[in-house]
Amino acid sequence: MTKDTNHVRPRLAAPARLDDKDRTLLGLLAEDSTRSYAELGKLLHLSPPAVHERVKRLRQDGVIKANVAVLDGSRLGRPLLAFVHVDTTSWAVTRHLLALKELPEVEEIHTVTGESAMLLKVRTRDTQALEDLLERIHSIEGFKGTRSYIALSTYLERGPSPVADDQ
Amino acid sequence: MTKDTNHVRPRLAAPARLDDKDRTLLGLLAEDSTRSYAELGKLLHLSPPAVHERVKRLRQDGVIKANVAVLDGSRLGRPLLAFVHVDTTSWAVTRHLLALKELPEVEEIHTVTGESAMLLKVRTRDTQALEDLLERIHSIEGFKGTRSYIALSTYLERGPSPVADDQ
DNA sequence: TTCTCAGCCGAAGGAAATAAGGCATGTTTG
DNA sequence: CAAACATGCCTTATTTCCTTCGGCTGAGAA
Repeated sequence: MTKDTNHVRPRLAAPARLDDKDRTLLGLLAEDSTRSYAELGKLLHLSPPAVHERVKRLRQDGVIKANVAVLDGSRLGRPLLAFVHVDTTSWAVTRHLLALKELPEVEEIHTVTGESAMLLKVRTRDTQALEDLLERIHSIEGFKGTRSYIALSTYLERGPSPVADDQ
Repeated sequence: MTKDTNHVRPRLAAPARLDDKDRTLLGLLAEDSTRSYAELGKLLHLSPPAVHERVKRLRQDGVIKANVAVLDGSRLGRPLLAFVHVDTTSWAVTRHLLALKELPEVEEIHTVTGESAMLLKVRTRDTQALEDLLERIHSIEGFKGTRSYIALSTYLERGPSPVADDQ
């Protein structure tokens, strides 16, 4: 009541309140999560248990969603990275998104504004496998009449982590 | 000399030789890398040190590129996910890609075939910040005369890991 | 002032990662 | 064929790290 902090939270996903140490900690973990709490503590000028508590809090706050291993797709039989734009005029497709998730080649599924309603990030062994994947997608109920076009990605670079260093 | 294994490596990024346990191990680590070697060993029917050796080998083979924390962008002041298509007719832009990497909102930089030569995956606080980002991009040397258009992503779903379960 | 709370520290216990030695299987070499 | 080797695994042992606990300190509220 004394504070009017609740006035500035119009969003559904409320942004977490983070101080500078939280942000640098998140940045460090986003680029390499194998660091020990002792090492992180040295960088943050904190004791290992203090770092541990912060990580624990960030985890159960949902800021840290998971810890995963980043694999090299080109070493795993899928060197070809591509984006598939799907022109879906019908909104009924959303019910068939689960079918797309079953395709192992599909890494990301985006519903985007603009001409194409969907944008898929896919990874295949070669162009033939990409063609096969396209055929498989268009055989899914809800994608039968849709058109799609492919954009091969010849380069990829991971940028910095999405930690907002500005306000 | 007796074996002609070196005949079958025409690719620059040679696919690693993996057995079934390697693949399931990679799949497990790609979805959650916090599991202990003991737990992984139970799932793979291996002892903890055996799992450790496999992970170590996969790491120095480059199959596992890194271990990172996955952050929730919507909790970090950047709830808006978008794709920026940039029409760059000049190939001289490649020398200015480093400037794009400096922008904290840019998560991925793809050089794709098709009409748009570049595809950026970006994350901003709101549409105003997105406009500002666009302006900043077009002020970069090499992107001065280029055109771009935005596609907001209203949905995102991470698919399975890029571990090829087929041959 | 006094109370409470949040965040940090140091110590301690337990759990997990890592290293070392030995064994079995399959492959190359003499 | 037999010997030497390599590979992959297991068990044991050591060390490092994670995790919990109790107490301390400073900020804010009563």
